[in-house]
Amino acid sequence: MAAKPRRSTYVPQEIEPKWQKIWTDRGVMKADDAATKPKFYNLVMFPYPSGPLHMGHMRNYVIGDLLSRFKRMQGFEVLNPMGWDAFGLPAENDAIQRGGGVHPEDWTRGNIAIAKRQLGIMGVLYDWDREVTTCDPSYYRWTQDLFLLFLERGMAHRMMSPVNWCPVDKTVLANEQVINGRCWRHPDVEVEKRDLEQWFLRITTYADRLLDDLALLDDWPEKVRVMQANWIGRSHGVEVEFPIDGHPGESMRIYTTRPDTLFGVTFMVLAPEHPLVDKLTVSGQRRAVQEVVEAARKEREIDRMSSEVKRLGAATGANAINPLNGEKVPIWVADYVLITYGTGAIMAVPGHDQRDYDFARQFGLPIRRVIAPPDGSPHDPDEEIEAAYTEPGVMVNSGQFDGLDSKTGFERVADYIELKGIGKRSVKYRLRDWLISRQRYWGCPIPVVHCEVDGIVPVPREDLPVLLPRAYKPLADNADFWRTKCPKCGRDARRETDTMDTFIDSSWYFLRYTSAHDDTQPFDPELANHWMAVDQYTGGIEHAILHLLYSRFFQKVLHDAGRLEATEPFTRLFTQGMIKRGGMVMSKSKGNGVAPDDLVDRDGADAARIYELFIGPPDEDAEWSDAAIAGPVRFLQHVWRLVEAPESFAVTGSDASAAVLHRRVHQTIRKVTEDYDGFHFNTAVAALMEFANALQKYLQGGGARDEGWHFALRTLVLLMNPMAPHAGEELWVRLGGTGLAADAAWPEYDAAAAVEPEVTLVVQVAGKVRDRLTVTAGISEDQALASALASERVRAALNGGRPSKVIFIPDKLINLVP
RNA sequence: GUCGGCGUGGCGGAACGGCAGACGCGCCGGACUUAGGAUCCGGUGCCCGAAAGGGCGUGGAGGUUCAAAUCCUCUCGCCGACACCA
Repeated sequence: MAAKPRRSTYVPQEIEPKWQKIWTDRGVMKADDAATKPKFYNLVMFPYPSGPLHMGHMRNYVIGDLLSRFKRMQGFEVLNPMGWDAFGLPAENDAIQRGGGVHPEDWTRGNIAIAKRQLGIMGVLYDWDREVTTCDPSYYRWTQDLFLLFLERGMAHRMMSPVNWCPVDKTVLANEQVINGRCWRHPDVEVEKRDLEQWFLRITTYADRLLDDLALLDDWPEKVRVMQANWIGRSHGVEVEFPIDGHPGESMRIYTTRPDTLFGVTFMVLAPEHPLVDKLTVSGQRRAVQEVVEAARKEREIDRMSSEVKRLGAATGANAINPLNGEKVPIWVADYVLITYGTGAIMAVPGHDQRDYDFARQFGLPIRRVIAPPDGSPHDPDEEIEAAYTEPGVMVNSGQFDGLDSKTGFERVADYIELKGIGKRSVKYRLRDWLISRQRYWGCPIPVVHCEVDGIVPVPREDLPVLLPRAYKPLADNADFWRTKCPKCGRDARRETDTMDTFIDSSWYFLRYTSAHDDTQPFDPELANHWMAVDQYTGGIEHAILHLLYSRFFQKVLHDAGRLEATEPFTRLFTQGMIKRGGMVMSKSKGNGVAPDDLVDRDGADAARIYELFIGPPDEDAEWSDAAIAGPVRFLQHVWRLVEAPESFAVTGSDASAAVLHRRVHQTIRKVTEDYDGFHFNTAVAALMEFANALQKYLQGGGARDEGWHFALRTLVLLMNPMAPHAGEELWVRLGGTGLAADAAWPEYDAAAAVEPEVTLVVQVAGKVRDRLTVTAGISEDQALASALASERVRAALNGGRPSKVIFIPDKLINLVP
């Protein structure tokens, strides 16, 4: 064996590139589909390549890399892939902002190259053989293939939908491109609302399963499950027909979740877009109603959030008849009722709904109380009410239903409505079908052809992919693209010029990783079933709803199509917090990003990685400090000197104990293993720092550099290896380890060896700490009490008396209550 | 407005019914040194005290408990998500 490299100073720049090359050359992170070891699919959310990565992005990849290295050492066959969410508007925006000189594809490819290099210099490893790039025809061919599957299964359809239209660009704008009702590129041009045929995916078909299956996701953050549940927004209610006075045969269908308040209806409201508005409005009200309709339409286009104070409304002049009590109530039109939810019409119960209450107050409409608080307070139906009472209570002023509680009342009234045939129970969702059409350039073309004779004709699978042309302009403006022949009849036809929402691309990429080179299908079901579900998915909370919901939807559709066994794609989800600097989230636009390149140059990748892990609990936001990285730098130098130059620590005491050291090793293995498993990376770093401090104390106490010492060093190096893999590998070699540290087995701890023989017993008198005793672990209450009473300070605190009560927590505390 | 999260030293944070402030940054003092933005040693919540020691302390007010940063109620502040979903 050649002479060991000797250097007592830690110079990360000298070792990091070397190990990065070795890992790549040896294919350390290549996943073997045929391995017999238990599999572990470790996934981080793939990035949108919008430019160089900063340390805010990097947190995600550092955590993911730590986990994949940790799981490998624990004996799992780890699939740890990476790719690029490469289609999307920012590529177009950026190209335009730079004067149109850069083609979105070139811009994207350039950014990918930069980001990939940055991941490399941080020592973050992936199985790059499985790399996917969503804008690559080899990928989006299969996105198109899956679209056809959705189409065949009736899960994709076209319907009219309003879109934002810029009259100058003659193009559709995404919601984010509409600023104060104006085009983001033309601040003096008002955006128009146009109704266009748009493609939708029928995610609402899966609303119940997407909601109910959240219960299966025990290892998801509660927060994310709540957000998804709210987003789906299932509500149980009743649809009721209100006949319209003077319009025989005409009726107004409303949806309510509070049928128990039906006797409190004092008016009705139609959404401005409701088809009955025109029919019912009397001539005297036509102008007022028209104004509301117009204003409401404008309002939708301008900033809706700012327009919630004043409600717009006008009476139609028509009246509805309450089918429960026969009362005539006026029908209004108001902007606070949405055409897109329920039936687009409501019964207004101002006594028990705050929005109805506000509206009634604004327009002087009557307010009636029909639910009394359960405490039995008075309930004069006409008394002045200061706010809507929205809690459950007891039905009053409600005819034969008086005295029922809200819950029972709901059922009885619903029964009555169904019995009389004037309505039925109904479940509604806040979730809408997924509008996937984009009328831009940089996206995946929707693979259908419009034929005058055959209608919508799917592009035959063998003709996929429908290639995105190189010419950078909206597809609708590219006749070379859309001029085609009908695949069915051969006549002239028009290719679909919509592209797909990029969330489609990212709804199945984790499946493609399992067989990234399959050129016969989107993914190989056998391999997908082998690796799926993803065991650990790590990413930002900003994707808590859309990306995760859409991916779950895809998984379920593919399951129903017989392509996948698992019904949920991600077993365990971790959402990491954001890195801030100067109080703001790190971002390119704010200019407060810290480049990994600079940190690597100055302090090394390992220190940068440890600092990101040490900065705070990974699920919480953290404030970046430019100075605090000094701690991890010193820690690595410290470990280096312990291994390479232990003689530099002068002997200054004489209390080194091999037994203490040995115990400390096992305690640290336990602590670090548990912290990695529990995502407490910050305390894992702290534990290793303490361990290094303990090793130094041992040396300074005159400890022998024997096998016990070397065992401690090897353990330290292996435990820190997932965090600081370059230093880990280098020191592993210098300690005489065989093979790569990345391939070494994770240290196991001996629970018996980790037990402390002596513990500090806190002695309290009346709950106040009066003494601390060092006692043998496991002593009995009697022994502990005797020791406690032997203490001068305890006796003083007891004033010579005897405790009337003793609380004893073994090995921790004894509390004497006088 | 609804839902959720978070408030602990100068700073990042630890402890998550049982010693509040682990670990680190910063700061103060010392050692070694020609020198040090290196390394090592000691100190560092606040108040009283020379010390021993004592008191007070986890946004605020109550409560439960032998014991509360931790559990409960109310309240204030910050952050996030959804935002007229009947």
